[in-house]
This record gives sequence, C-alpha cells and structure tokens, in this order.
Amino acid sequence: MTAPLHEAHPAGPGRVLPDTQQGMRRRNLARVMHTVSAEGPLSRAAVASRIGLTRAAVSTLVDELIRTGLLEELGPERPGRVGRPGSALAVSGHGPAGIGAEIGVDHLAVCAVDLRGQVRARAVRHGANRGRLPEPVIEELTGLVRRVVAEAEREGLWPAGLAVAVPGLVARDARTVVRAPNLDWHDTDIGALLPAEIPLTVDNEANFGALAELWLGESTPHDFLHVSAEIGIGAAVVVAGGLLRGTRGFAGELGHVPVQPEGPVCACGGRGCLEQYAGEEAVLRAAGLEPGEDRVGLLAGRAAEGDDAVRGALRDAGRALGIALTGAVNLLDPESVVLGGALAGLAPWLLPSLEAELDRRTAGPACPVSVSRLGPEGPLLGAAHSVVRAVLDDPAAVGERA
Amino acid sequence: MTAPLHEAHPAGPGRVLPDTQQGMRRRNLARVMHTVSAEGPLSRAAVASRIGLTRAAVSTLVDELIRTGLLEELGPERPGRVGRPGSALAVSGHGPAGIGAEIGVDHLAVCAVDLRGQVRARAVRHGANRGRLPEPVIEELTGLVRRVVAEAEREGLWPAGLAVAVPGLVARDARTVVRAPNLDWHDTDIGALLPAEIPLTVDNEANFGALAELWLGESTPHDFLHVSAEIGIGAAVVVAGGLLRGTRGFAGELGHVPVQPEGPVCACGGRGCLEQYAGEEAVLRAAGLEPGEDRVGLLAGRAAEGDDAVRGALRDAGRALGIALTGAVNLLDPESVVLGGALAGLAPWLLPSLEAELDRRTAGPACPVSVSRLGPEGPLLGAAHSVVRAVLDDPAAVGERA
DNA sequence: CTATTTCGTCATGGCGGTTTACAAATTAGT
DNA sequence: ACTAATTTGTAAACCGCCATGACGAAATAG
Repeated sequence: MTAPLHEAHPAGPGRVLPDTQQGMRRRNLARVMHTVSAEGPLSRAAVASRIGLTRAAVSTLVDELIRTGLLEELGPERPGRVGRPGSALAVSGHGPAGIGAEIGVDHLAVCAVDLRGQVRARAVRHGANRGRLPEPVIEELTGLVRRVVAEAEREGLWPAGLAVAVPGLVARDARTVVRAPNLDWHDTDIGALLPAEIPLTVDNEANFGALAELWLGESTPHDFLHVSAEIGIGAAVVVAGGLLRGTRGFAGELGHVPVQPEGPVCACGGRGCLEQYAGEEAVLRAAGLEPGEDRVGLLAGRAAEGDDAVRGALRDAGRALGIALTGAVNLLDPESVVLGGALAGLAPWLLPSLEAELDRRTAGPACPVSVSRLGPEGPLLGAAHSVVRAVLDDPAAVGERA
Repeated sequence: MTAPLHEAHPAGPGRVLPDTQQGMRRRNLARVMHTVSAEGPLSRAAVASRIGLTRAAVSTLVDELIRTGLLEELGPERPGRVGRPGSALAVSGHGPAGIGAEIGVDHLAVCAVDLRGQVRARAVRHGANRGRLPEPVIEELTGLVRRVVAEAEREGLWPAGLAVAVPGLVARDARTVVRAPNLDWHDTDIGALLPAEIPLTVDNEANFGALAELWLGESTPHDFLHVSAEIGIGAAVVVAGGLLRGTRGFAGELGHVPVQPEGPVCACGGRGCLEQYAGEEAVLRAAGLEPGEDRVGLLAGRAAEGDDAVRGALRDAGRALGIALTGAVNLLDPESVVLGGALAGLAPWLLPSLEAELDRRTAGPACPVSVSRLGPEGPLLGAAHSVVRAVLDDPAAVGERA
C-alpha cells in the first residue's frame, strides 16, 4: 500500500520484480477476488472455469480467502440444472472497508465502502473551506473520518485504507498537495496531518471521479476521457482501464489547451486557453453574474428559468469545449467522452453546441459524449473504491495485516 | 505471434489467461533475455541478482536459452574483482532475425536485424510508388524480402517474423491497409500478397518510427510524443514504454487538431486543422513551390540557401506545430517531444518558432523538444526491431518453432 | 430406483524456484 | 609460495503450487 494505488501501467516484461511461485499465488488470489466481485455469487467450479484453473486449485485459493475473511460462503445454490449444486461464494460484507474522503471547496465528506461496493457509513459537513488554513480543515476531516470508521467498525468492518480527494494538483508521492488554487493551499503535506494508523493515498478529485466512472459507470468503456470542472477544467485520461498520469503527474490539463491562439491571456502564460472560454469565472462573467457561493447551482437554475444571457454563455462554453475536445479526441481516439463533476449538472445547455462542434470537425462518426450518472458523488465514491480495488488487486496483503 | 506485436497495455489483474507455472517459466525466460540484451554480456550470477531469482534458477533458464540458440556463452570474464570469474553470456548473433520492410512513397526497403540489434542484410529499390496498384508493388517487395532472407540465412540467421511499415492507416488486425492517401490504396489486405511462411505484422510507419526512437534513441524516455510528417502529420503517443493506439487504432492524429478554430476548411470536415498550416501541401504553397519529387529535400535545400519565402513558410509551420503541441503536452504531460521523419530534416527552421510558441504558452519549464537521430531510417529499423522485441518478450515461442 | 451429471475434495505427481552444499577459480594477505 | 577469503556455477534435497485422476455427495432425467 506504499506504492500509489492503481498506476495506469503495469510494468512490462522488463520489470525488476521476481516472478516466483508466491507471486503466482498472489495473482491467482486476486483473480478469484475480481471474478467473484464482478460476476456476483459464483460456485468454485464457475470461478475455476472462468479463470482457467482447476476446481482443486480454486478450492485451496477460496479456502485461504475465506480464512482471511475476504470471501463468504452463502450456502447451496438453487439448482436449475442437472448435477450437484454448487456452493455460492460472495465477497464478504464484514471484512476490510475502503474509507473515502473529499475536501471540497464548500464541504467535507467521508464515507466507508465495503468490498461489495456498498456504502456502509458516511458523514458530511457543509461550509466554505476556501482560504482556511490546512490544519483546521484537516483536523475537522479527521473528526469525520473517526466517526465513519467507528460506525463501520460497529458493522463488523475494519478500515483497509484512506483515500482523500482534493481539488488540486497532487505530487506523485500521493501525499502532498502541490497547489489547490480554490483552497489557496500550496505544498501541503496532507499525510502528516491525518491519522497514521490507516494507509493513506491522496489524489486529484478529477482522477477519482474518472475512476468512479470507470468502476461504477453504466457503460464503462476501458478507454475514455473524463472531463470535469472544479479546479478550472480538468480531464482524466483513462487508457486500458488505468489512469494516464503523465511524467510529473500533470496529465489531463485540458483547461490550458489553446482554443483561440490569439485569445485573451491566461494565468498559465498562454493565450486563448479553454479556461478563458469555459472556465467558471469566464462563464459567470459572460453570463453577467457575480461569483458567489453555489456558483454551479446558480448557473443551472438561471439556465433552467430560461435566462438568455446564461444560456448564451453556456452555449459558447460548450463550443469552446467542443474545439478543445476535438483535439483531444484526434490525439487519443477514446471510446467516449464523459462529462462529470460540475459539467454534468450543466450538460443540458452545454451539450448541443459541444456535440455540434465535435461533429462538424470529425470525419466519420464522431466520438460519443455522455454525462456522468454519478455527478458530484463521483470523487468521493472513486476514492473509497480505490481502496477496495487495491484489496481486490492483492488480497494476500490484507491477510498479512489482519 | 498472432496477437499484434507490442500492445501498449498488458492486461490487468482481471485478465482471462490462467496464471500457471508454465507462464511463470516463460516470463522468467523473457526477463533473462531482456536483461542480457539490455545490459550487454553478463554472467549468470549478475543476471540472477538483477532479476531477483537465485543463481540456480537462472542456470536452468540459461541452459534452455542456449539450447534453443537464443543465448551464447562467450567464455570467462576478465576478472577485476576477487572471486571466481563468471562466464559471460550474450544474446546470440546466429539465431532468429527480425525482417523489417518499408513501403515508402518513393522507395521500397527491407532489412534483417539480429537479436543483438545489428543490421545484417538490406536491400533497397528507389522509384515512385504513388498511384501504382498494390499487387505489383507487393510483388516487388516480396522479391526484396526473399533476397534479404537468403542473405541472412547465409549468415546463419532464420527469419522470425516480417514487419511492414506503410504510409497509411492500418486496421487493428495488423494486416490490411485501410487507407494510404499518398499511395492511393484503400482497404488492401497486404497479408494476402506477402510470403505466408513468415509471421506478418503491418503497421503505420509513424508508429514504427516512434518505436525505433523508444528502443534505439539516445535518451529513450518511457513517455514521449513522437511527431512525424509523411502522411499529413502523424504523432505517436508512447506511454510507459508502449504505444497508445486508441479504440479504433486511430490515435495520434495530430494533423487534425484545431489550431485556428475558424481557419480554412480541411478534408476531414474541420476548420483550421494543423495540417492546413504545417502539412506538406500547405508549406509548399506558402513557400511558393510546386509539388514535385523530393519535396522535403527541396524545402531543406532552399531553406539552407537562405530563401526567405521558404524560411518564412517553415517558421509559420513551426508556430502552428507549437500551438498544437501545447495542447497535446497539456493533455499528456510527456517527458519530451521528438520530431522524426521528414520533420527531422526541417528541424533547424521549424524549431525556433515551435519552441518559442510552446515556451510562452507553458507555465513553468516547457516540455523539451528534441530531434530524432534516426531520421528517415526510423520506420524500417522500428519494424525490424519490433520482431526482435517480440522474440525477447516470449523466447519460449521461438523454441517451439525452431 | 437407477443412470447421469456436476460439485467439492483428497491423494498423487510434475514442475519450478529455493535452499544448502561443494568444487572451481580468482584475489588478498602473510 | 601458501593459506584465507570471495565469488561463480552446479547438483541434490526440499517446498510450494497447480494439474490429474478418483471418489463421495447431491441434484436431475428417465
């Protein structure tokens, strides 16, 4: 759990880790967990045929997983077919839990998710965090974490890890926030301020949102572009079921893709960046609104009422997004583009111009654009689930600690 | 060898292949080959310490690799240190060879590369292929292949595979050319026309060029963007040492990234695509030159002579490239950008404006831009080496065939 | 009620890497 | 020169992991 969770790219054949029998066993334990987790209650024989091992081998793997409390035997299956019915296996609802936390601009939230993916405990505190110092905020968050952990423990769960989503850039050590403009935090080592008992990961909320989409979304393609707008405009690139992070961890900065090469100057030093057209500030200005508390809700409300200035501003933002996405789609050839975060709520007014722009600039069928069903819950759920996935990916590791 | 060579992303833990002891053995054989190949002559003990297995285990692996002719024992090492000197192992120079072929607009080329990476045979035929039918061209290429294979066999090599680089889009089956505008070929199954004795792969020449840069380049980062210009402007995205191909295999279409949203209409349906500013046709027009035979050489020659119209055209093209690359760099955060193919020859006049544009649009240190040392040889070498890498990746497979 | 099918488990065996031991080949020290 | 120390490569015994084959258990089909 010291390595960053869910690296986008497993090492190739040239990697340095030895390939020994223990490693084989660990991978096979993981494959059993993944199969049972993904395809519901399954008999040992069903698992065996799916992963290509023999029933005997799966039996010993399952025994070990049951002993460590990661799998549960549900009892005999209702037999519709001939032959002895199997004994249904399911992922345990009483073992390790993933604790997800989110530091938002206007709220703090924490939740616990069991291996089955069910949210078993949660806590939220509303109130602006913009401009507050990190220490009191993290202290408050720690309080929420302790409450959620206590509640989870009452249900027979124990915390396998804590993943924190923050609205800012996070260093590749997955502990320190390099810069979070909307909170006004810089180079803050969050890890030092949080409970040390639980293994910790910190990541950008856009990344966790994209992972939530990958793991919990409806269609769940393996290659897509997830666009969200919280800190300016961020995108997460998902390739082959993993996150593309970039050399310095800064990949996905869609907000600074040039849309109009000689457009207005941007804070990044460039000109005509997407953020100058579709960023929160730019849209509010174009709509003739003052920046205030719940800015996204305000925009959505006005647009729904039929406010022409707001609708026009969103239409223009959608057009700019369409241009930037045309470039991204040409470069990456993703299976789809998903709008998440704040953009999901504004989608009805962004989508028409966005899709029109994407369509007319693409030869052949355009890349489909969809809207996240998870909306603002994405990052929190993604964080909690990242811990759960880490357990599924290496069940032997929790056995060593449990 | 039926699967496409060098998929960008090995399957994750949820894959369907069984993880059995034979698989472990195969992977360890591959790790030995890669280690010896990458780090020159090495003793068994040195290999063991590098890959994390015991000397005894490496001994048996090496025995098997020597038996199948993939490794060679060079004899005792010169000892500088205390202790019994090891026996140096090297990749064999007499085993399997990778045959690379290139179908260019103005030439055909074939070469054979041994496991050590040495070019051991080659054949070239100059002459325009634009507009010729596929059949006679492939027939001619087959002749060159047979000549190169014969020469390689005289040196004790045998062909482990044939990889063909073509200037166009290739379907994911790695056999059929979907469309090659500069040859005027469409939906041509190249595989059907080539010798069937040798396992075949076909890919875009830009992809092979990028792989050559990855495997043979000087600095060889693991994440970079390789830009070349043969068919319009193509880029190849290399992530974690693998090619990012996209859902339909169309990733890397940098030529159709919008640079000026309301610019001239492009064949792709868009407006102001990069190709309209930095494409071959556009540059020739801006320079006041007629499209003729060796267009790149012509441009380079005139620019070197000091022709202001040509230099201005290249400066403008560099600026447009800089804008498009700004977007790509923001999205992918690569370690560097490499100019290859035709662009390498024109780099002296493209680079200044390109880097200036990239620099002023980037906050903090800009992404370094370098020029490929391989130049026009890249795709051919990349093709041949892709076969060699496939052998290193699964040495057991050649043992089964040899 | 019997034959058939499928499930889970047990005993056996093969395969692959580890451990332990040892001979061989070199350097360092006296 | 001779001994001690160090490192290499290999062989034998061992252990862990999955495959194979056989078996009892539990269902359906006739």
